[in-house]
Parts: sequence; structure tokens; C-alpha cells
Amino acid sequence: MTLPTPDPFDYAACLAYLKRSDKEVLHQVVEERIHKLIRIHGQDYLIQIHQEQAGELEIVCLNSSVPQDIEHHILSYVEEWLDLNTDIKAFYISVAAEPVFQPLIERLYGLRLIKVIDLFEAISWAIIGQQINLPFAYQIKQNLVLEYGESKDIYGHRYHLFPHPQAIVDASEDRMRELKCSRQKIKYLKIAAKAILEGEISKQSLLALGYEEARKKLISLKGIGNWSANYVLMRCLGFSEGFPIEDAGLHQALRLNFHLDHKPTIDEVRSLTASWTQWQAYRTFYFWQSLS
DNA sequence: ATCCAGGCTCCTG
DNA sequence: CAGGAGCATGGA
Repeated sequence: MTLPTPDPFDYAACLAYLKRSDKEVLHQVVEERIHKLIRIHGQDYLIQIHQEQAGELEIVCLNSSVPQDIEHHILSYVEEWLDLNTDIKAFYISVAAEPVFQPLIERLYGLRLIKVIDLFEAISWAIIGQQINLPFAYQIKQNLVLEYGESKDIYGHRYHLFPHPQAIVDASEDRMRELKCSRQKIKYLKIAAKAILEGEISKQSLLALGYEEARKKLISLKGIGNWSANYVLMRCLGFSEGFPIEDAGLHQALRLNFHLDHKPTIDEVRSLTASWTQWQAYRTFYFWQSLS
């Protein structure tokens, strides 16, 4: 299968983002090729993504043949994952008058906002990441995936899916504590898992609500505050207004790019980002990338 | 050692 | 309603 890529699109920048933790177990990058196990209609496909030539991605399924009617599901998955349908030139135009973005755009030109497709994974990742450093968050996520996620052995390598919500609902608290989740995180993860199982929230229903109502709906879950809600809105649901303004990484990036001598207070953050009235998600993502 | 991490809830005054 | 404690662990 081949997938045409939009202009601009920087495959190397995607790879750099996807490779940012060696504790990532839900995909791997091997010699410029991305490998990921995805489940479609209960069937597992190990897909490999590679850019053979500019302007298109080659997608191969490594573990089975792909039925005709599944092909477009896989292509849609990759399109959404790598955010190929967003007009990022419009983003560049929108920030053209703001000097702080010029070096970022130059350096990250063609970088797209990599998504987390699965809603439960996105919410869980937000909960896991609350108030701890990123390496530790990756450690916890890896622990949970290895303990509760389904996996498949293919050609001598083990590929994992993020845990199904039911597996987290059923999980013992003691075991989750051993896997480095705090008592709070355990409670919040179980609440989110239950909400998804019971259909109280779903990707489709949140998308239909629109940004502001979806934000409120997410915050109505215990353990999901403004930061987590906006994180999910930007990384999973694709809302361009998604803006986790309380984010510690964003604050560091603001300090760096605005050459401040201290980490900005929340009021200073609001002031520095007062002009961010559109493309908040991409602005945040590019600021995050400026740190690495 | 002390402080801060891709925060949130709950409790105070 | 603003402000602060507590949560839990790891890295700088």
C-alpha cells in the first residue's frame, strides 16, 4: 500500500519524535522503518511504514495478508497517526508575524503532531504523566503494557497493544502499586477505563461535542483536570485548540524560546501565550520539540 | 540533599 | 474562591 504525503512533510522529524524514548513498547523504529501492531475489527496487523521516496509512504503488513476492505482502515490509521490531513502551511502562516516561532519552523519544518489514536491510551498516558518526569512516566507505561496489554510474537519479536480498559478495571491495586502507579493514578485509571467501557465517553461522542464541551466532559472525570483534558484533545481527538497551558514542559520551552532567566509563573505563561488564539496544539507541540 | 517533573483533588481560611 | 498540602518516585 502507498500513502501520498502532503507538503510539507518531514519523515525524519516524525522518526525523531517516535524514537524519543527507548522504553516505548507500542511501536519501534528500526532502520528508518516504523513498526506497530494495530487491531482492526479484532484482527491484529503488524504494519511497517517506510518512506521509499519523497511524496509517499510505503505501508506493508508483515504478519498477514490484508483483506481488501481492511486496507483503507490501515491507511486511515496512518493518516491520522501522523496527522497527514492537517494543513500545516496554514499554521505557519498563522504564526508568521511572531518572531519566536521563526527558528522553530525553520528547524522543524514539516513536523506533524503525532497522535495517540486510542482514547484509553491517550487518557491513561495523561494520567500517568501527571506530576512526574517523562522517563518515569515511560517506565510506568511500559510496566502496564507488559503486564496488562495483549501481545503477539512475530518473527521472534514481541509486539504489544495498549491494555484494554477491562484489563485495567480487573487489575489488582496491589499489583498496580508494584508497577509504580500511585494510589491516585490507580483510581483515576480505573475510573477512565470504566467510563470508556460503559460508553460514557468515546472518541466519536467527544468529537461530536466540539472542543469546549468535550473539554468539560473529560474534566468531569475524577483525575482529569484542564491539563489532561487538553492533552487528550490535542493528542488524540485532533482539536487544533487543544492547549495544555499548565504543562511544565511548555513552561520550560517558553523560558528557552523567550530567553527568560526563570521559569515563567502561570500568569506570565498566560501573558506570553495571549496571542495563541488558534493552532494552540501545534504551537505547543513545536515548543515541546524545541526542548529536544 | 533539595527541587522539580508533560497535575489533580481536597481541605482550609 | 485563592492558596496550600499530599501524593509517590526518579533524575539533576
